[in-house]
Amino acid sequence: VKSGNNEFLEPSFFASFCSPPRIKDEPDDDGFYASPKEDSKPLKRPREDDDFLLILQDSKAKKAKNKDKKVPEADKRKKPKKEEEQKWKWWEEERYPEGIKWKFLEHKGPVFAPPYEPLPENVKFYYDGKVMKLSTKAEEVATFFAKMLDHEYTTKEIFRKNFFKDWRKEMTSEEKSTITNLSKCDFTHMSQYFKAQTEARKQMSKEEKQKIKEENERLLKEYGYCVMDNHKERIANFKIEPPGLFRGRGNHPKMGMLKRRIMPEDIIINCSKDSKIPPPPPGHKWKEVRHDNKVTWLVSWTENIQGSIKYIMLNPSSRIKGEKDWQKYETARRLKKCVDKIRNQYREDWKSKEMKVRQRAVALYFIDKLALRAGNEKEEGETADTVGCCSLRVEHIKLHPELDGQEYVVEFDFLGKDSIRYYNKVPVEKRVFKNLQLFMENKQPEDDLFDRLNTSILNKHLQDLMEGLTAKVFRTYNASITLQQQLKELTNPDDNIPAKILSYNRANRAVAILCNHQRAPPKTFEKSMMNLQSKIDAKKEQLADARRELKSAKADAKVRRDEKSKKTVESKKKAVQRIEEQLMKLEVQATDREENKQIALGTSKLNYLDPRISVAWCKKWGIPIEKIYNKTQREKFAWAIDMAEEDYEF
DNA sequence: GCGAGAACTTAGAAGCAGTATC
DNA sequence: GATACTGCTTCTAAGTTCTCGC
Repeated sequence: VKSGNNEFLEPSFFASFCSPPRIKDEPDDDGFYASPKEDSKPLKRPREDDDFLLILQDSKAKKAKNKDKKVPEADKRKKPKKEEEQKWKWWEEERYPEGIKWKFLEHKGPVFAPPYEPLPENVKFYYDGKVMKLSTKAEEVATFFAKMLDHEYTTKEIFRKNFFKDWRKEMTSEEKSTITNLSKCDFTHMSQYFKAQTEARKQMSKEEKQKIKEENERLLKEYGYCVMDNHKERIANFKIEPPGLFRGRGNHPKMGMLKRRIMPEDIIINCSKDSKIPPPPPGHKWKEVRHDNKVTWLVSWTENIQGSIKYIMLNPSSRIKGEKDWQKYETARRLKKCVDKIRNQYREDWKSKEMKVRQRAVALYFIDKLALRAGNEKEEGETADTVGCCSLRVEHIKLHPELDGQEYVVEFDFLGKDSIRYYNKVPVEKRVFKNLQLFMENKQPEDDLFDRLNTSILNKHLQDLMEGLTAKVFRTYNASITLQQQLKELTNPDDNIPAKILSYNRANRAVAILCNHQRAPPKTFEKSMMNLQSKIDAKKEQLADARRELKSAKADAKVRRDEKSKKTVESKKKAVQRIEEQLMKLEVQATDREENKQIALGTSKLNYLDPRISVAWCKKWGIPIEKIYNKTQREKFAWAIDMAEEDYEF
């Protein structure tokens, strides 16, 4: 830990880093939001170091007080709400000076992958048709392949080549000299064994399943939490990644390589000096124990595929993640205040004499209009060939002076993050089109479209336009503003709750489409759609029957004119209404599902949409928040749920 | 000012568990 | 009680941005 950083001791320094202000739809007089850092509104409450202890003592005292009281049934039901109320509202407290992430951190260290259990004697591996007993090391790696046998990966040449190369490194010299051809290896018996095991796990008795569940809960209780500044916080990934075969996305040159087993000797522990330092497993040592409170991670290690560092960090519901998330949306809101100015600026820059400035301006236009990612340069041969805005190549776009009745159309076709295809035909302004023609002049398809630009140049420029502005802020801003606009446009005040939720999902979908969040259509999609359709058909029949019954009840009542038949009519009416509602619900569900076939809503909901927009919408229309956010999401967005009122404006 | 490495966010797929349906 | 289905959780890869040392 670096010490002696005297600027942190200045009182003014502390004062300038409070939580972002609660912004309640304030009139914009200056045209800019004050950044959380600049605006030092009086703090609600300073951060108390002993908050956690207070909470514990408080709840203990309450428990003692209530011990002998008989709790009425109604109160018992209210209990969860009370518990929720007790949750720590970090968003009402002062924030640490920038750079300081915590003052006290204690945790139990990571949970390692279970050791390899050799296969039973009767499970055979065959080479060239003959049984072959493998050494433990070679067998373990073989099981990784056997477990993936049904996956498309194992048919890919690169995967097989990488696997075989790494597998051979684990073999004894004898094995190495025998096993020379992967195609002669027969893993099917091993594969069948694992399938049978999976099946057996499914068939376990309730008691056995319960035992496993309890063991997992114990592990979570012991290792799944840490104490950070006197608050118990949930850890996101306390288990070390087990060994296996690397599954890169898309056409990854390293797919199939062996991800080696991580040992305590690979692990760096980060915690407070004065905390109880987690002991390494018996007979082992940690690589290092450090006490760096300028970072948020608890544990780190270096993986062997790309040589990158992996971390154990806190759950999204934690203060440390929540604060950062909140800050992200505040930055996006500041962009809202100056986006017009920035847009005018890049339009001007399309005319610049400097090629670099023109390229920067066109790239920024794409990032803004199409929500493209920045697009860092990548080392060739290390990862799949994917691009973002700055790394687009000539081969990724086609220019159409006219297409389908539209002028100046740019056709994008490239693989983005996770090798997800981005395909879009976009009419652009004439100047953009002409600039693109210029950028493409005398270039080969594999040449960079923006040869004078990279993400560093672009972000430096953005920093000059607005403090804290980077390329990705545009994605956050455009996603959130789109949600807000779409909700305003699509919500029909007369609709019932399911119809309003459909509108919400459609607004969410508009964002997911903008951000190109795709998913593989679920394997059971067609079937589940058919099931739903048959439910709808059945419901329609039921409705027809109910209507017929109502009609005859009405006729009957007309003749009899007595109370009993009147009542029958009323109850038949109600039945019709109920079935109509049920039918409508099913139809809405079918529409929603169909429209969602290849679109993933989760990513935008979790990472791009200011949760306060959704919370405000729910409050405005009386939609229970549970209909929009599940439990985990509510935990992540607790700050937003607590602070946003129905008049919140992004 | 630059490049490499570190830190942290964003991403889709797989696995799992709870619920609906027969 | 078995099976099918669905939504949630977990996993970890793949991005972006920040930081540090030269």
